Amino acid sequence: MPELPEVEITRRQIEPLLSGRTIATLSTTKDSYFFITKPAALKRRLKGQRVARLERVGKYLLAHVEDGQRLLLHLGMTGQLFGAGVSSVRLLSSTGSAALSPEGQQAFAPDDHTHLRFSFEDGGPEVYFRDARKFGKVQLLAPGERCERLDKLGVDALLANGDVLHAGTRGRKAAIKNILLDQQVVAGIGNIYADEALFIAGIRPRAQAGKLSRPACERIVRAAQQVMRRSIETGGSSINDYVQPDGSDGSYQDERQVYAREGEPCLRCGAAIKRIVLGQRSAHYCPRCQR
DNA sequence: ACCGCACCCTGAGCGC
DNA sequence: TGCGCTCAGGGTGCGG
Repeated sequence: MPELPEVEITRRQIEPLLSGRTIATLSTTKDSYFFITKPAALKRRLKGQRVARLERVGKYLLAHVEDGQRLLLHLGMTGQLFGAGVSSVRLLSSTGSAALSPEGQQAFAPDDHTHLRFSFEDGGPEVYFRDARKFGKVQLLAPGERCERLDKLGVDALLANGDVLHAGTRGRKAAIKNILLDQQVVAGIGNIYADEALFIAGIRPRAQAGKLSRPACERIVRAAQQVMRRSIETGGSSINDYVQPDGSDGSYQDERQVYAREGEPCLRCGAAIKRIVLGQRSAHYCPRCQR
């Protein structure tokens, strides 16, 4: 599940494959709610356009085109952005195509889940956006066009501070875990890093957000930044679905302290890690270390 | 304004 | 071997 660190790793690996290259053709799957901008419009408006750079905003990727258009991508739960020619690309949820060989040596061939396929005028490696579950999104913004999705995002988690979270939680009765997952307060935190940050900060996921002190908010934000920076360094979390664009596993999952560790001993105090459901999502915490 | 919940989707893992 | 069930959860939108 791509959260801020996984999206940032994707940005770093894919930007060199996009920037400075001119799109020759774009192929897509048939229209679905995956496409905020219709496939026909995407193809027409991107043909012959040169990509300038790839930016990350929260969990979104934003490809800037030289004519001022911007292509907004969200990886959802299972989205993958990767380049052709990487022999070890390991596909997620591959539907029995020959693309996935046991050794991962065979070249990737676009399948039913490959919603975007960019080819370039230089004839070099194609770039693919694949998403089996279609929780991802693609939207093409015209030059200067406002984007409500981006406008309502809170401060990027790596740039936030305790004041942002403190202000964003005043008067809120919801659990702090739910507020951390709300992208309008702080953008980029998902289920894994919310649990990990709350563990480090020593605060229970169910704690009422509006009652948290300023120092507590500061601890939470700093903890979130600490775990996400470390995750970026180690290639992200390959727990459920995520692999890096080059096909290799990340290794942050080896450092996680509470996420998906229900019943296992807390690495700090030995108590059994608990799992509860909060806002339709699982939350994990140490009943002794987190109050 | 805020909160909780249903929903979109498909593959993995499990029990039988 | 294969079926049917549950689970995973980011984001949106709804009703209360």
